[in-house]
Amino acid sequence: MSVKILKRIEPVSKKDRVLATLREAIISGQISPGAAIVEVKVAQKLGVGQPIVREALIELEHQGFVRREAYRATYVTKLKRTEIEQAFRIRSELEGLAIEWARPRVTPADVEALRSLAEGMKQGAAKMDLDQFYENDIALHRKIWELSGNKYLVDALERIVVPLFAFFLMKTRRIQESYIQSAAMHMKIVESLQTMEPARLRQLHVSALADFKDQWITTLLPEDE
Amino acid sequence: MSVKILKRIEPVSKKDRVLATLREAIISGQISPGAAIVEVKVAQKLGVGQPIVREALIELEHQGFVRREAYRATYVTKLKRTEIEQAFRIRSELEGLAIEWARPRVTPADVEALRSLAEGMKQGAAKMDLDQFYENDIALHRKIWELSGNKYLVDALERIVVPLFAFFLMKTRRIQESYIQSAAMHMKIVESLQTMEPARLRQLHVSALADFKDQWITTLLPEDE
DNA sequence: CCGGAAACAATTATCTATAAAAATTGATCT
DNA sequence: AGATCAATTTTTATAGATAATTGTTTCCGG
Repeated sequence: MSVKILKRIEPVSKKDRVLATLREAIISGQISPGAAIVEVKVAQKLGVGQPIVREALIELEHQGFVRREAYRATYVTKLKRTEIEQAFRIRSELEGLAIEWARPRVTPADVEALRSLAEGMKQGAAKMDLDQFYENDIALHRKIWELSGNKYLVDALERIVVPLFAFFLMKTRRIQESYIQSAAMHMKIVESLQTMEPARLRQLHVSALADFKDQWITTLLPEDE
Repeated sequence: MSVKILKRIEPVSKKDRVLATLREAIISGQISPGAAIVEVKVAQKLGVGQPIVREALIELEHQGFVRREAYRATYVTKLKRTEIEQAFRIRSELEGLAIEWARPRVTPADVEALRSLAEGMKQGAAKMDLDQFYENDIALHRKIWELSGNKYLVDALERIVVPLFAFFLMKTRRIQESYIQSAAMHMKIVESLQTMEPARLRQLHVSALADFKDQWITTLLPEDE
């Protein structure tokens, strides 16, 4: 299987850089949920014009990271309990679909790549390096999504799951044991990708997600308002 | 069941108007797939500044209606065969989910509203008024999505299905019989919403969609390129 | 001391103008 | 005649300034 090596070199626009910067700041928790983002201030701080920041915020809104209120401000998404439950419900359906569709398409090389990501999670858990842990975690999921071969599915998952991660990331400090467990579970799923039949694989994945969700939600217990 | 009557009156921003105008132009086929949209020209024609048009286009890109190429132009989405198939595949899963989740939540009032939309489709088919037909068609689906009670699901469907409709709308001129059939099928599903058990309802809906898809795709036969 | 209107401050929304990148054209050299 | 490079044109990208909207504070009259 030959791959295109030379891809077109796109110029990196300032907007993309601003977008990436803000996204990173939100995901890493430098800006906490509920906090207001002011266009002009950000523009000054980053040394760019207001319209660019504005455009970046519009994109972030579509990606689910912020909520923009006309003539008022832009706020980092703060998920309510019901929203989290809705997101998890649709997530587990979509992830189930993704892995079922991925199953007949995975190559040994893919499994190898996934294994190394799961390994990264394991190491992150061992060292309690949460950045490493989550980075590999999300990368592993994303890889599975892409293996489904359906770009609309990837899109939808991206929009739902990534903000979910972002929202929990900064709040969650679970005990080490649970990270190790989670890494092991991911590894198990990766290993099953070559052998298990699609429908059962889907069940396994969905139930793993359900456990995970319960653990997360009950650990944090975000109150309704 | 009391409803909030007085909602906040949001000011209609020019951007939203531009957005709506462009969206309408695309959906109604005034701008055909593959055509280029030039920011400044649109801005002049509509009597607004370029940045506004730009922002509107960014949103339209997220909604799947256009594709923006950096420093080059913005093009109205032209779906390839494989993309259409992917979109349909995920669509039928999501719509199935939506109707299953909607089933236990529908009230008689909802059914009444849905019935009148299906009736609108039927009338549109009878008069061969395609605008009326599709308007009611999409409204009916959207209503079911909303009844699912999951806003992330609604979002995903919105992004996948609406551009699909937009893409087909201008190309499709089927024979009257098929419109009448389609309207009848929708009516049947609406009637089943009160009585049929969720899982079977889902099957019915999914298989109806599958028929529909085959008919659409084979009628049009968009070649690969 | 309280209520309300008006000035004020903060912020987004929008416009015009300029810069940067890409595509096109045309001229020049071989 | 063909290819290459530069000038030109077209289009998007970005900046700075101004307008519109909202929330807040202050001041005046009761």
